[in-house]
Amino acid sequence: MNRTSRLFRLMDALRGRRRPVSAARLAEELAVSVRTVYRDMQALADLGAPIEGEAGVGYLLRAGFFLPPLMFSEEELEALVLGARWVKGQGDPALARAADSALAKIATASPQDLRDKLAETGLWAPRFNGTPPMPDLALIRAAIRRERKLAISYVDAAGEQTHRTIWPVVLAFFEGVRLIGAWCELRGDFRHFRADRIVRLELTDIPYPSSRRALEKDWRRAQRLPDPA
Amino acid sequence: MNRTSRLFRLMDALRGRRRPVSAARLAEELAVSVRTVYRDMQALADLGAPIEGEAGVGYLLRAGFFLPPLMFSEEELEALVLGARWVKGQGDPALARAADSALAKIATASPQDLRDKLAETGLWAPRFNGTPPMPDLALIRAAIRRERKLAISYVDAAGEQTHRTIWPVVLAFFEGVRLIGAWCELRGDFRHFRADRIVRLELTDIPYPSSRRALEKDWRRAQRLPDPA
DNA sequence: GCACCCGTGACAGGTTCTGTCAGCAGCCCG
DNA sequence: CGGGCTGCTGACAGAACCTGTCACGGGTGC
Repeated sequence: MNRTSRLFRLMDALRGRRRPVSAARLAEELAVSVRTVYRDMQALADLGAPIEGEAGVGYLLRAGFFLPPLMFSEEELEALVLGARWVKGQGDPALARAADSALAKIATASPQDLRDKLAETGLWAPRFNGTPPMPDLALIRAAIRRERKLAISYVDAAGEQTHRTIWPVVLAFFEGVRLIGAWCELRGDFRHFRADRIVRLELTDIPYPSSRRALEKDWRRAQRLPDPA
Repeated sequence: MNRTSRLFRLMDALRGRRRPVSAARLAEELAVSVRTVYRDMQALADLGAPIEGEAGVGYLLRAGFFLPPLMFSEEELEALVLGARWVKGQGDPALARAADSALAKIATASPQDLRDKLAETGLWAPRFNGTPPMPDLALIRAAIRRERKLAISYVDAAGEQTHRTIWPVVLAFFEGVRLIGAWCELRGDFRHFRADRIVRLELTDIPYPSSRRALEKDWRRAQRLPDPA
């Protein structure tokens, strides 16, 4: 591994991480010794990269550095294309359109030869055809994004219909099932709702009383889920 | 003058020029020999820089080495993030890393700091835990990308083991199953192989006799599949 | 044909890089 | 406070890399 390309890879490895990374971990990722990582960090800092290293914590790349991100690698393009193709098969037309236009923007920003690779990626995520009819997921996504309450009429597994106001936190795309994790005002607790069992859905203008971020943290704790990597 | 910083200065010297620059001129500017400039150009090209060198003219940097500013709508970001999260659960560590770093590049190439938006997307694609052990999908992806033959040992449903040379065309990510669509030299026809039934796998340097694009077309016809939208 | 220029190979000498070992200091948590 | 983890630095030897020089092939533009 060339030193120069390693420096670029180091930037890539640091970029976008929200939690500090230890030199040992980076060393393993790049298959070099820890000492070399320290030297490379020094080199990057000399080049002007705003890298923060704290003892006992790790390295963190502050935003606003001068090293611009290089273009996407072939593998990154494959990951983006495969992900977009899967999204397109998930029964949310608006999201499918968004996936397409995002790819188009990425293509525009890429040189011609990579642009061809985008369309010719041989990876496919076959669409699942068993999705039952369900309300507009775009509304649910908007509610999550804007941290707004949703008024729904819901038919549970026993066939009982209830009217609830929920604070949607997450939307999970299981195979064939869309599950909404939300705080339910009726129950005063977190509940899960299958999108296909929602018979009426109204996006309100009423914001959550707390932030989605905090709510997701609570939700994760309630589910005994680990923090996302 | 350090080699690494010289490469950066070379990029700076090339960027923004509309007319080709000769290696001699760059050599003088950087106070190195012409030969070194040629080698540095090779190094930059290896890093992925779209540098055009024409005999009798000079060097020119095409657009696309550095990611230009990208602007995505919230819905496009959601589509990209959801797709990437799904990719991360598909049991291909290299592709998962690529998905992460692609998102990171998108974040840093966006005008505002979209790191928070990216991380806080409330859409999730839970990972499927039932995937059996399987060989390194990265090798298979590389073979598809580079249009190279694969030598495999395969155990079919009846438990019979065969050694085959295949021309991998597509890799499909079904729920829990990775299926390779390929031309099989042993059978002289298109066959499907489950990745988890491959017991040995070797990436060869032998290219397909035809292009992957043409092969995929044939494969689609053989499967009576419509053209991809 | 001629002047330029990119591209490549070989080679020797010097520089840099890398891993190992050792030690110091700061941060976090119990 | 102590222990564990982690950043940071110095030294050193061997390996790897880089660089300039020379030579040659082949393409471009005039």
